[in-house]
Amino acid sequence: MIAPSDRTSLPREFFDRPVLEVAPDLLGRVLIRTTPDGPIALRLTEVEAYDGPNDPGSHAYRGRTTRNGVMFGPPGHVYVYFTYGMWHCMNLVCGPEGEASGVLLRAGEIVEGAELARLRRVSARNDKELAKGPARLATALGVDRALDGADACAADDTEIRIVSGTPVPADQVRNGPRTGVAGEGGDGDAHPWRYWVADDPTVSPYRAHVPRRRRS
DNA sequence: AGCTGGATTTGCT
DNA sequence: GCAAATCCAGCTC
Repeated sequence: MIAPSDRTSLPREFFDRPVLEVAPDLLGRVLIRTTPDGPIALRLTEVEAYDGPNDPGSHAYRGRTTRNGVMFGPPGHVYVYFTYGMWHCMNLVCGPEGEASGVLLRAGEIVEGAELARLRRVSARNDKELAKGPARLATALGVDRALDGADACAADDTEIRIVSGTPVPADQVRNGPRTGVAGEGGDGDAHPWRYWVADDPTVSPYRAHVPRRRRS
């Protein structure tokens, strides 16, 4: 359960900061997804920063498109994209309006409504896997393009909202290179894009990017 | 525990 | 056309 005092919404100013400041500060925060069947709450344990138009790994790198328009809007809103013909992934827009930075929500612990999450994540072998990975997280919460652009800083429980939770102390935050992103190639990565909670069992395993082989 | 191929839409070259 | 901010089943070690 989430303590009532930890249920206050994060203010929009929280997201109106440099993305590398916001990303580690998101760990331990709680996303509340309201569905027709009831609420699902998720405590964030792993996130990944995308630094606007200067970042070759970002969807915003080549400018605005139909897909990524929300990234160029105000902070605190949700950017949802569809990929690999099958999956949705979810970001929170950061920085001032127009900068197009965002934080990809990579993994978390379901702290409320696990029974609802299990209905959508039938292949999960245990509850730690319900939201272990960005597409699994979106699936567990029932998030798709319909939520693209939703305001996560709303005062009351709307379709999706992020609340204070219990921030993770700095000495329990770990960081490292991105996983699964083209151009991030294994070593020489100067920026600590990815942040996670030390020793948390819901954090997704590191995978280096693997270029796909051509079809026959 | 670790690797491989397949699923399948969207955006960019 | 091809690669993608991925996941899963099925296989081998």
